[in-house]
Amino acid sequence: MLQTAIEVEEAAVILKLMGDKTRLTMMKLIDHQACCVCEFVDIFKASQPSISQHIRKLRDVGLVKEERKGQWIFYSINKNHGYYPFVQQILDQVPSQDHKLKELDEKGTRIICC
Amino acid sequence: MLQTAIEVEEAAVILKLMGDKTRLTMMKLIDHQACCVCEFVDIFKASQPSISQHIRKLRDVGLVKEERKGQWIFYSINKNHGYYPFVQQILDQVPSQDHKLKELDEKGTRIICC
DNA sequence: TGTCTATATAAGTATATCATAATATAATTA
DNA sequence: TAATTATATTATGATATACTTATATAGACA
Repeated sequence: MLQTAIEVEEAAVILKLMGDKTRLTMMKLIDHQACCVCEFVDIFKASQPSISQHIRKLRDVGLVKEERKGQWIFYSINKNHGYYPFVQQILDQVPSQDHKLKELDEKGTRIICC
Repeated sequence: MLQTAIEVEEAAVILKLMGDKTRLTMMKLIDHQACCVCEFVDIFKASQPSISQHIRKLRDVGLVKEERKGQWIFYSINKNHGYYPFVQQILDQVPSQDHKLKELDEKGTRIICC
């Protein structure tokens, strides 16, 4: 959890990545729990490649980490990233999106794949 | 200075706008003082239309306000914007860019137009 | 009024972004 | 091993973005 000095250029890169409704919601969701791709596909009513590509962008700059469990890959925020404190302060101001996961629970689609 | 409930969609719009090195630096600069277009042109070594277009995007969502003084138009952060507290928390984490204005002072180009 | 300076807008172009469709990989299970 | 499921990657196309060049507007001042 190194606190890195924040540079304007890198802050802009991170803000741009977070400046997308899907990615911002994703990041808020996985700030407290891990989610797999199929859950995102369900939540966002998006195609699987679309979700994978959003994740890839976050992964490319190290903002998320992955953990494979069997055939599923779970993603969560990488709290060891130098800019995580910066990211966290932003996410803290964004309203919780956990109701989206609750809907999956109720539908039962969360249990199916995880 | 109404504190608006933050919505993911609108937060994403603002983060996207701030996710550009030029606009982020601009916003940091005018968080504490007003600047005119010609100063930005000088600071960013950019064309005048390019700067005007960046400002327009910020103005279109109400993040900056303008004040005409003679032939110059001075821009500053609109602290009455519902999302200003959100913006401010982000800007507070970005390092000061005032040295860029100091360079203008030293060159004398700041006085010329302002 | 004409000219100069500061700024805005419009048009055009190159590049970036985001989605889809098709295919590849990797683990699971019959 | 073959089929299934979850995910990643690639190619492609539509749209968005950010720059440039050219032009318009608006105030200052001779």
